[in-house]
Amino acid sequence: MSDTSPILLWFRRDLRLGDHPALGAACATGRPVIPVFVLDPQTETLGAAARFRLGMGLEKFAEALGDRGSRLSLRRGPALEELQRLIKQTGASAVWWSRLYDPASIARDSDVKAELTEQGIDTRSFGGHLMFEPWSVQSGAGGYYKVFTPMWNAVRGRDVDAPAAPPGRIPAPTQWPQSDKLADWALDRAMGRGAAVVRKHVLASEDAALDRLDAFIEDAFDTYAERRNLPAVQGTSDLSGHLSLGEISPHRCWHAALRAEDEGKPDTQTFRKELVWREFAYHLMYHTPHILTENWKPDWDRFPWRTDPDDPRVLAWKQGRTGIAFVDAAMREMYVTGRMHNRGRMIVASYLTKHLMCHWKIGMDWFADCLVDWDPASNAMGWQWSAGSGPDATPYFRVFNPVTQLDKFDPDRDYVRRWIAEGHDTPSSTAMDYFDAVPRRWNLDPGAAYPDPIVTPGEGRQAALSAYENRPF
DNA sequence: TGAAATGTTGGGGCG
DNA sequence: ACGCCCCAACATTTC
Repeated sequence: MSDTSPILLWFRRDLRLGDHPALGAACATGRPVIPVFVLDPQTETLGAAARFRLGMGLEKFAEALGDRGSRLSLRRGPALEELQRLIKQTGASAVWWSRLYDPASIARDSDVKAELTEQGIDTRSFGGHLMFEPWSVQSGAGGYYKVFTPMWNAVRGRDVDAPAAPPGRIPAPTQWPQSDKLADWALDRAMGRGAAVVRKHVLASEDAALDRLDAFIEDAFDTYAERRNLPAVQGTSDLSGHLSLGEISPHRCWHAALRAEDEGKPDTQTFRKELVWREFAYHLMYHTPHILTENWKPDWDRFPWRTDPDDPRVLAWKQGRTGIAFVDAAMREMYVTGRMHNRGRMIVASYLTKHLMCHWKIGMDWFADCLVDWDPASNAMGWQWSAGSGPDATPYFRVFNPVTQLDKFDPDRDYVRRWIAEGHDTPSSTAMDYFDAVPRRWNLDPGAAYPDPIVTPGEGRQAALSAYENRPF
């Protein structure tokens, strides 16, 4: 007699129905599928914005499941305990999930797998978050890749699984397990008053992700290579938040790009390259997890970065009041929209770690708290890339001049006007929103004068270069 | 997926 | 006609 017991589909950062290998396989068995999300102690450590964004994603995902006669069961507590409880309550004999690659998730999932297997439960992990499993990409020497370009060359021609359609139906159990109410989790609480501002700029859901991809391919794909660098322009894909929570698969993005490349100019691989940067970040996090917490190059442990999180320079940077327009505009964009243009991320990271000589971890942690598209691997890699301590990093002496960069990438100052109110008679509404998004205790006043630079590009450059010159290694 | 200083080249103005 | 200077436009080097 065939097995008719339910399968628990444990969702984590894969909030989609389409192109979901684990869900597809579960539905194909014909057995009842019970979708579950567990707010476990590890998930509780998410930064405020990521937590808020997770709440939006879960709400939409639960609706999408509901539309298909299924239901998302929400549980809070240690993952293993909650899964065991669900097994007992539902008679499930299997727990399936999509793999994650950060060390904490790997440790948790290994433990869950060992314990449940011990109890005779069928546990299976599936791919889906990445196009190229970290262990499947090996350099010529048999090791992992430490430089982007060789990795790109190794994977660019690979076959990527074509995206699969969502399952026709998700078999329901005869009885649904108890579920927490999402609202009771108050996942937006840590965001404080910023949540109301950011919410207006975030579209969660798989449907929104698919629409965004279509619009990007239609409107911006041809010009991506140049316009992706212009912060005032909709030149990027804006898919990061969806990719971060798995509302869309990288596979689908890859194939959409391949199709567009076939139709267009020959030199249009830039977007797929960016997808591979994401894979590269995961590749590094998997093979060298210390990238999340320590200088990837240990020499840099002795570099004299400031580490005091209460340093007034750090506060000015966080508040978007450094007096450097590009830096401040980018930081304010982050508080209002929950995201920051990639060019801005490079500029503010360079300014914090070089001009202000502050440790990249301060910036990384702050981004983790403020970005709705936060991704553990990309965030760590990006900061170490900027700081110079990471693999394939920009050389430390490559100091961005935030004024020159502004001339180059925001020549008409559209970006600055969009995000900075001080000094303008009629500031833009987006610039004013910043004052409603940030903490009241910052006590900011849109009528105040725009600050003079706390560190000018010239001074900062000199400080950074002489520190590098005298580096203790 | 820099910037700034320094070096090189070549065209044009001009005595 | 020629050499000289100036300087813009690149190219190379250095941090």
